[in-house]
Amino acid sequence: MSEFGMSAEVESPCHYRRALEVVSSKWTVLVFYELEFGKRRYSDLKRRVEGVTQKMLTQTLRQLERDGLVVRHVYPTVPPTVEYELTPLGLTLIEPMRVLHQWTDAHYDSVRQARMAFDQENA
Amino acid sequence: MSEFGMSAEVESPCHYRRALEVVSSKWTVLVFYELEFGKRRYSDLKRRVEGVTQKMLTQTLRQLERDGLVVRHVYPTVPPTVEYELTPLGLTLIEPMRVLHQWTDAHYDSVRQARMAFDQENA
DNA sequence: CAGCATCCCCCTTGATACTG
DNA sequence: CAGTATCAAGGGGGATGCTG
Repeated sequence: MSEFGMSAEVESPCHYRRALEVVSSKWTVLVFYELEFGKRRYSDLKRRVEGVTQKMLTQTLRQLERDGLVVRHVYPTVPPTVEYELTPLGLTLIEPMRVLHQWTDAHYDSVRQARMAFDQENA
Repeated sequence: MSEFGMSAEVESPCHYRRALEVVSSKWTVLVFYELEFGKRRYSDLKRRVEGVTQKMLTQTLRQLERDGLVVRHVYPTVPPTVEYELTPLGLTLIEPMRVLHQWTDAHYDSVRQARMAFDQENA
């Protein structure tokens, strides 16, 4: 369990910092994007989120579940079926995420160019 | 330089993922919040961003500079004066950040409670 | 299918010391 | 003041193998 980074709430001075941990992982955000469109099975998520390992996917989903953003539905079939879905709380995050998403679409080229220029000068 | 995580643009399949690296660090976001209100000296930032080491602060500022979100102004005084300021591109990120910030204020208590409940059940 | 367990490496971060 | 340099430690994350 220590590998899951669910540290026992050590009080941090800054409120925002801990709040931002909610979305600070790249996998978190990418998984979240997939769940915006409805419930998804574990294997679907694994297929759709490119490059994620099952370890990181599971870890990310547990994190989201712990934060109350995602519910896990287990259906007692053989083989097992597990679906993940945004909670009402999770739904409230869609809009902020969408705004960030739009910024990305609009300005990422500028970031790329800035990076290239920076790397050029500091060669 | 390898310590600075400025890897040489290995092409990743997902576009969003790389874009999100721009804001995915907690220090990045916290430093960014400080700069929303105008230019700040290095020592000011170090004082205001609680818990950041000078190494991480420098690293974060370089990252933001490389991404074109921040400019670094050096004044040839003794002792040296260095100010950091958002660029026009950086300014466009304020609104998305603010939205995220507001979500944090509105819902972080819910997240806290969800975590406590989750940890209770999985004791 | 949907995971948990382990091993292991490397990268990030912290700590410390030094400088223009 | 505003950094850079170096070293050491820790943990995040990949790879692999196993299960209900």
